[in-house]
Amino acid sequence: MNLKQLSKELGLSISSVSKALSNSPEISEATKKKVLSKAKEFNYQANPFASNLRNKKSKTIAVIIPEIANNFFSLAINGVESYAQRKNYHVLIYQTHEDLQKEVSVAKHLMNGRVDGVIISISRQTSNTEHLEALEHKGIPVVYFDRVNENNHSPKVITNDYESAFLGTEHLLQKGCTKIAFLSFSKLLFISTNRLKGYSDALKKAGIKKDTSLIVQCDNDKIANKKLIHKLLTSAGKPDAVFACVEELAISTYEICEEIDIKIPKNIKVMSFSNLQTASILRPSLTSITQPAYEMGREAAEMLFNLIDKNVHNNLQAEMLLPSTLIIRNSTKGNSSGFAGSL
Amino acid sequence: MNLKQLSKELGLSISSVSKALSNSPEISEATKKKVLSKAKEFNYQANPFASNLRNKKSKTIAVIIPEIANNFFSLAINGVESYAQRKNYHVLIYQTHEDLQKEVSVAKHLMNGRVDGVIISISRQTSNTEHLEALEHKGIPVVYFDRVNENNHSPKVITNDYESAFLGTEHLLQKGCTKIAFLSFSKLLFISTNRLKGYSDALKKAGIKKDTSLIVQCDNDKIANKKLIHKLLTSAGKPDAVFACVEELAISTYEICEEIDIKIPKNIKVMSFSNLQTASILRPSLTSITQPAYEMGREAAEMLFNLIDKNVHNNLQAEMLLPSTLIIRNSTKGNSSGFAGSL
DNA sequence: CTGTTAGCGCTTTCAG
DNA sequence: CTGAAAGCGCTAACAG
Repeated sequence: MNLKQLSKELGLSISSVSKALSNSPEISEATKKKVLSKAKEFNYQANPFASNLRNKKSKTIAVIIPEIANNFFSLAINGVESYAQRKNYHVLIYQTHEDLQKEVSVAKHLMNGRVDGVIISISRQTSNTEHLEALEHKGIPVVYFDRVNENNHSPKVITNDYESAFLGTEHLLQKGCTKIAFLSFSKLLFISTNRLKGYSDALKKAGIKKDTSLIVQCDNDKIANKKLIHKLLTSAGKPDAVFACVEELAISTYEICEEIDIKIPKNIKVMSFSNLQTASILRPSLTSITQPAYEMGREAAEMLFNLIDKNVHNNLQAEMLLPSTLIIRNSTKGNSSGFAGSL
Repeated sequence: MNLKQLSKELGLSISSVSKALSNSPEISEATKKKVLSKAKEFNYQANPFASNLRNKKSKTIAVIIPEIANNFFSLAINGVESYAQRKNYHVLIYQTHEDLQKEVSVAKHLMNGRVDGVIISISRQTSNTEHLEALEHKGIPVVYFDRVNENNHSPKVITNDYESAFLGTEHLLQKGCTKIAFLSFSKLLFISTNRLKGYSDALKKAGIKKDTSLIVQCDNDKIANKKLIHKLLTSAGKPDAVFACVEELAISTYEICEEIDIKIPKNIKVMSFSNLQTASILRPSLTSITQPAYEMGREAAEMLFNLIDKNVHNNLQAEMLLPSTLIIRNSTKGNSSGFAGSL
């Protein structure tokens, strides 16, 4: 069923029907009503390709992420989708699997106007973003989230690592912890240094002097990390709390505590930046600082639609800093209500 | 840059350029070469909407799932995407959030030819599938996976619950367990009854007579379930292994064992159907039977493309029964290499 | 082997 | 207020 058939059915011209359907003021209310009802009767729906071709609008946005099977990114997509749906937009998903080549090829594929805008979290391999800037030059706005390139001044949505670490540390202090260890990650990553700074400043504010033996510099070598954590927890001046910079280090801490019989949370408190919803469910005693994935996706979508709607190539540096959320669980009640797994 | 401009640039007609680009045998190799190189030079890409309008093909498929932020479904999408990419197809994602109304509305939206085919896992509320059958009648093939309607004889991909439970139980028997409890779920669900039957038959085959006190009928009430499990584990004839029908019951079992100081896996073995990759990572001693989400998605995509390519409205009942995978971990080594979380 | 032309289904200007 | 007609960019039948 297309416009031609529908107009024949109604005894009207194609153009009148088209106008009636788009609620043009040129058409009388009476005919509009007739058209609408016939359209409903025949279940008429405009062919999107014809409309898109005419309008040079695709009513579609793309989300490019490293991996969809990742709680953080899938929640983010959720946020994007909820906003897109409100705008009557469709969402195309592309995964890069952390491969720069793939990311470049996806970006190239999107140069043809298939989408009106792009939301992206770049791959680990991505150090320059020319392929994405090319999209912007073509008039296709791009909004970055979470994984952003520090050198790129496009609109982006990230969380406030510094503040989150600061507040997290204050939380531990309030709980009476005085010897708080910090498990740091790669010094090259901004997230790592920002989080460490938040921790340090909170201690400073509380008048606790820096104890470098409590700051453990970890890296990508999991085994080595575990040894470092083991050493920390068995040392003379062992901490009463551990603040892990990334989730993986918190998990390692749990495993070591189990091995050497340190009780969590009785003898030690564990706090961590953590995106994996399930970590805090299966380890109910973990206090986690979680990036608001859903909100980040939603925020990114809102930014993107602002750019699309204004149809302006916005060169302003729009940077959204969302706060992370502190998730504190009652450690006596294991709550697994967050499960959403298929049976 | 479009065909018109490109052909002007080359001093050829639009149609010749079009044919050259689609590698038509009507065009000489020499001109093809010229055209290709100019196209590359100007970074020409066909406008997908114009092509789609002409060809009545969208080169796009839709995946409709209850929730994207779910390990099982996101892995399945991964599988779909990998196959689609090979076919040069794009993937549109729609979530129903377990809402039938949403599912119906998405299905209606897809009636306009925006996609060439649909892969779906139906919502919990969905008891009839008219809205999806309507798509099939329009010539848009639909493949179901995991959550399928038993009354619908369309192509589908599901796992073999019976066989998986049978093999899982045999595994426990081989490990020397003799008193294996089974935590059953809603009697109304096929998955539940099929899994129970697999368990029973494995015991029967091993010559172990049925002990109904070891079969615990659980349901949607988490608190009540926990009480039942507690009773089971503190009873006189307590089991040496627990086979949970769904993951949630396994998690509850862990929590109770911790409370009443039963050692896992030393004093009791726990096995469960489980899709949450992280469950077996954070509970390394859990032996899980996992649905091959990725493979299911991939298989569904393959089925769908067979239907699309043949362009046949296939009424044959194509049902794919994939085996589930038994994941056995070395319980002494906590392996968390599966983490893929964003930092 | 190359070019002309019609038309996919829709929107929109312009004329009535 | 309604209709005729052009054209979005591409493909393919047909003519040369």
